[in-house]
Amino acid sequence: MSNDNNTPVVSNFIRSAIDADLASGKHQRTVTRFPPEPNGYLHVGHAKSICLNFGIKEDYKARGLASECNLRFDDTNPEKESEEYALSIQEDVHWLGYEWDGQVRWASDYFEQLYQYAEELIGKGLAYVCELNGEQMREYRGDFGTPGKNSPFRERSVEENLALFRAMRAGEFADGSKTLRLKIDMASPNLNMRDPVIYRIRRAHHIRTGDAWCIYPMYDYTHCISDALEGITHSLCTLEFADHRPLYDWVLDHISIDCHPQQIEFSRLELLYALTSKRKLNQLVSEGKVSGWDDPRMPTVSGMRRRGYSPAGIRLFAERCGISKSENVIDYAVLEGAVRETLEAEAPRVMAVLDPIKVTLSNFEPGVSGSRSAPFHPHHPEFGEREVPLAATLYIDRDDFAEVPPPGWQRLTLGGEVRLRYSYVIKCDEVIKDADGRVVELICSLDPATLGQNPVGRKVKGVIHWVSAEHSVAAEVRLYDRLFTVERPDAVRGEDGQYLDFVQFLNPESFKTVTAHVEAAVQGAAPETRYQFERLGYFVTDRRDHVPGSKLVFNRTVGLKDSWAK
RNA sequence: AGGGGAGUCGCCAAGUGGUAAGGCAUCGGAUUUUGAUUCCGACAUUCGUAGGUUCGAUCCCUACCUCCCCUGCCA
Repeated sequence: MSNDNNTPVVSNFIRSAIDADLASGKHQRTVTRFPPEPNGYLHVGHAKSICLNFGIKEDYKARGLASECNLRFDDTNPEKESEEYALSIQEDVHWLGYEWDGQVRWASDYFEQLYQYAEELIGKGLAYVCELNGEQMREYRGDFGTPGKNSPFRERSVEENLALFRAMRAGEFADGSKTLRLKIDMASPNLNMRDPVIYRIRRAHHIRTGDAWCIYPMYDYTHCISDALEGITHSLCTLEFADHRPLYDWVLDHISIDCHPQQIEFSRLELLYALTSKRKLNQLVSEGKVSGWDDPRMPTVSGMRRRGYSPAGIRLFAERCGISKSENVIDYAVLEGAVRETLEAEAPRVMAVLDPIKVTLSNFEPGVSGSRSAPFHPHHPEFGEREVPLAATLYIDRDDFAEVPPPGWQRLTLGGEVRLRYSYVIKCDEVIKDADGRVVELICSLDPATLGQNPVGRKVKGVIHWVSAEHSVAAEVRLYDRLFTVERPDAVRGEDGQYLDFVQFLNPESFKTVTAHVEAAVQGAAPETRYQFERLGYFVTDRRDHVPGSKLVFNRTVGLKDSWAK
């Protein structure tokens, strides 16, 4: 299968199932949905789900089908949900490049219908008001090896149940004093079928419905009906919901509704050196271990955005991960590789020196020694060019000089030559050190015959980046590294076999700031402008702190692949 | 213990009776004023294990092993 752009589309078992439904005539179109609860920020795992659901819409649409994808908030637990989260989620979905169909949907939009269906179930003798408290409920439920016992309230009459449920809605009972339960099977081997609670009493202010309700429907009951009301054809969710599918189907089979979406489960994404648990990410934020949900080290969509990852990079990553039902742990390098690959073609090149050594060109002659215009991208002339001015005083990176070079060294060394990118070949004639023996300056001479041409009679292999001291501008550069020191920070067990607190594996070196010298060409860059600093990596102007023309702040997105570093 | 799901190259992942796609990573080599990019080439006699059916099995059958999820009035 391929789309109109001739881009190959990766197939997977879910698309195969959809194709089969299309081929059999069960469906003429696809309707999927991304259904987050607004109780936290989206992370890379959600990004995978977004790419799956919206990707199906885009690809099937490209094949001529009327495919849609909704954004629906599963807002049934008012105590944990907030407007801030709901807004950030919408922003993240848009930023990833997706557009949902119609208005944003909210499960709370269906509260009245959900309530009516509950009355229908009561009328059919399939639901009852239960007065067991939490502890009793657990006791009656039994466990994996023991069947549950029927609730003493299970056999109330339809009339009594209806009256009680209406009184629940009317606010006549205390929070937690009663629940509405489905009458299914207390002996089911699937605990989800042991008379699940579908309504509870909770006087909590809801972000959408305010104080209109004091009873709230539970996920299992709400989700399937919401899907059906929206005409969802394929309801995609992660593997841990597979046990809930019989309940999803049971509810839709027992109410008067003419739509029955198919739930299909896929495995969730695990990323090495990262956490994909809202609860744990929330902990990092609330304990101040990171600067916020959008800290550039966070695997949240907003964090990755601030770090400089592109939507295209994240989408490519999701495509590379694939969709299946097996457990999978993806190396963080796969994410970085996908980001790097998309940035390669998109990011203009510029030079910057992060850890400077001063270089004095002893034979620089103003007005005689020239400078060149350099392209912003070696393979894309349409990116334009800028002048890269040379001067007597330069900065090069400390890593690019070695007094005692290791074997294979191609950079500058005492008495050796190196090419200044887009400028002359220079030779280091003298090393100046301070009292501690630290190199503070290099006295070099340029070969005037090497501007724009190779030196004759010898080969100079090395090329290093540099900036003119007087022509460059200072910028704050934030260097980020992996947030944790171990691959699976939340899966390390101590001697007692218990999981250790992941917080102790935070990488203290994951963030540092340097003042860099950058080509003046970046001065006017707007926030969120990406560059490649040649030979160093990709950097982005910070979304929040960068002020064009006055305060330059760059975040290191990802380094370049470096086959020398090995 | 009961229920559900999964085991194919270092990491993902197709294939599901006809003799193991692809991507990432890795390793060679070419080009290169980014040790980047690009380009070429290499990379599972083998599909958790053991039996069985078959001319032929990763795919079918049987048994076993390992891992993950499930006992919220969370989603």
